Amino acid sequence: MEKRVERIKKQLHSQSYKLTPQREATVRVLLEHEEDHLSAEDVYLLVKEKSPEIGLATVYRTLELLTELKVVDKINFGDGVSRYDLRKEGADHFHHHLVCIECGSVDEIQEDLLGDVEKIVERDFNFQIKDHRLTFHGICHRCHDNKTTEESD
Amino acid sequence: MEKRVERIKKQLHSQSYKLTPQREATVRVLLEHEEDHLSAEDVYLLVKEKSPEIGLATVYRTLELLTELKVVDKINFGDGVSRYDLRKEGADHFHHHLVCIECGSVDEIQEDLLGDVEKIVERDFNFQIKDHRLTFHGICHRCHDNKTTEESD
DNA sequence: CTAGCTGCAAAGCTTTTGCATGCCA
DNA sequence: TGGCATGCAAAAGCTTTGCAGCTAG
Repeated sequence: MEKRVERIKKQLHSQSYKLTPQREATVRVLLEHEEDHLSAEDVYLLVKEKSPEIGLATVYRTLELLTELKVVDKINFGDGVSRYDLRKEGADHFHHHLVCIECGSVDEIQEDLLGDVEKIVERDFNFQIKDHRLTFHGICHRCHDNKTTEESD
Repeated sequence: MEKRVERIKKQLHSQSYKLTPQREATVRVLLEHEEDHLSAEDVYLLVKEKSPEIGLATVYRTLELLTELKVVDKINFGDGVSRYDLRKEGADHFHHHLVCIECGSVDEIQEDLLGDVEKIVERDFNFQIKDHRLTFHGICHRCHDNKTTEESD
């Protein structure tokens, strides 16, 4: 954890940005909630727990900065808000998501899966891929299990 | 074209919705701009050209209705607006997009590409896929060609 | 020291909603 | 005719911005 904060600090400095207490608090919240897909408001409330004086605008500005630095990815699942997802270190591709249309849960897939598809796209469409977004909408294993249980009652 | 309007009309009626002049005008705009990825505001302005009395709220309500009926898909490319994309008839999957980070153009890929990936996801993650969203961000063939030309000058 | 950062509040956007009126099936 | 649909304007989010004061390096 400390290591990752340190690394992000260096990344900021290398672009002559400062690691202010507010930015550090925000980064820590993101690290502590790596599995979640927090909205700016979510992050704000969590940061506020430990640093009550922080402003929402600062959180937005920090998240924008971290997106620029590719520390986080800004994603959008179709509800009205942007969510921020920490990039896994060393991951050369953005991970994929499984959004459950029953319970709203969001699971992550770290596996690449798109290698072959990207080759086809680059070749057939002469498109130089820099990033991708892949989201599946459907029924998650938990909701599926619940349904099966109910039926067999 | 008329055939498709007719078919959408039937689809509305089958769910006891009416095809009002405003809804028809909106559908026609969508059909005439099938290749584009119009925002609600875009649709509104285009409908207004032929039916100046229409209100923005009606366009929003119509687009929401058409999304429900799966006549269009609501998509989001990360700029602040939702865009609406007509579903190809007979397409059993939602097509993919190539977003150019240089010029902002959006091209479509009709090919399936995800068949194998979906099988893996359904099996390995026990996730029942209902829909997907796949977008690649990168340099389109037009911008790539321009760069190459400039370099060789 | 000082350029960059922050907090607050106000403004800006897109999208939704309330309500009186209108009109399609 | 009756109830759904519309237009307008106001409201409701989420996000950005202006500005005066503050602070990390």
